[in-house]
Amino acid sequence: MNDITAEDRYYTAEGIVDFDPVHIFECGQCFRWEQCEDGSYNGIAEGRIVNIRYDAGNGGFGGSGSPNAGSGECSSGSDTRKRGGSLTITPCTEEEFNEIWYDYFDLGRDYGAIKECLSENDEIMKKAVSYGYGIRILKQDLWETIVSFIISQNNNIPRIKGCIERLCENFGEPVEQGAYLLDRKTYDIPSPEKLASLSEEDLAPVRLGYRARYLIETARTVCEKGLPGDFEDLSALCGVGPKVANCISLFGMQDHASFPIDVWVMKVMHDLYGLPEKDKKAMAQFAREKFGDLGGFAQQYLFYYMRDRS
DNA sequence: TGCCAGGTGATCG
DNA sequence: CGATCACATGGC
Repeated sequence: MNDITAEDRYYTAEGIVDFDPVHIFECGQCFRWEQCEDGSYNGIAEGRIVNIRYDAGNGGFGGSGSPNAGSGECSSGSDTRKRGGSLTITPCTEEEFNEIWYDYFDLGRDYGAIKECLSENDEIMKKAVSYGYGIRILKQDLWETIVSFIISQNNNIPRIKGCIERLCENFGEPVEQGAYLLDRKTYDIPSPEKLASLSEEDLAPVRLGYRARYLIETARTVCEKGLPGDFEDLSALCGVGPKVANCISLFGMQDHASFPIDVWVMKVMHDLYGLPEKDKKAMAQFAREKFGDLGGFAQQYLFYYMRDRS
């Protein structure tokens, strides 16, 4: 298909810590990454298809070691700093890594410090963090997160993924870069303009159920008023309530204080933290006070921990 | 089979 | 406000 050397265009970054593709891609923040047989992931993001491989290096948690990484000082003492592993992205140039994937994977953030801070005086969080130690919150495209999380409501993850794929296949533009990685033709999320032009009948093959109307209406609003800029804008969109708005805020707007409360987080808050069942108001307040600006990170560790063990 | 899923909008008191 | 209900579609 493409030139034979295409597969040699990869880039490897060394010394990457607090990173595990399984944790990152299976923690429910994204829906278009798929695990390969060798444990690497193929995914569609930033208008291209890439393969992500992470090698933890010797042992992964190599006790001492001096990471020598540029970030230098690691202030807080007594912890088990990881030496870090290597992250390989294919196809990818050094420029693409620096300009696209470094931000996408939030590599400039010290997750070690975040985990330490959250775990302080919190045995529950300590377990959750230890379970999902390699989670990073991806910097995803805003429109994609809007579409994805409108679809996500009252829905399960395998079906959400199916809906998004069918939506892209039926109405999205083909993705060219990196297409050789997949054995099928692959398409991007349809633009607001494209979705705004559709009827509910047009969307029938995607089997979105009652969410089809939400998507069309939201697309039309975005075409008219532009993309949302804050939580209030988000909440004005059709099919976007408090939970979905928090997800979009967190994953698409990098508001890392957002704390989406879904059925799994409610289960954590009740079963583990002992809050009254289904009292979202109390849960939101509890999270604000306990996790503050780190609410989004806390939520991801807790969500992944609870969902994977049920 | 029946319950449930990363809830929201509409419609009541 | 706050509680209740319908909503499409399937995963398990």
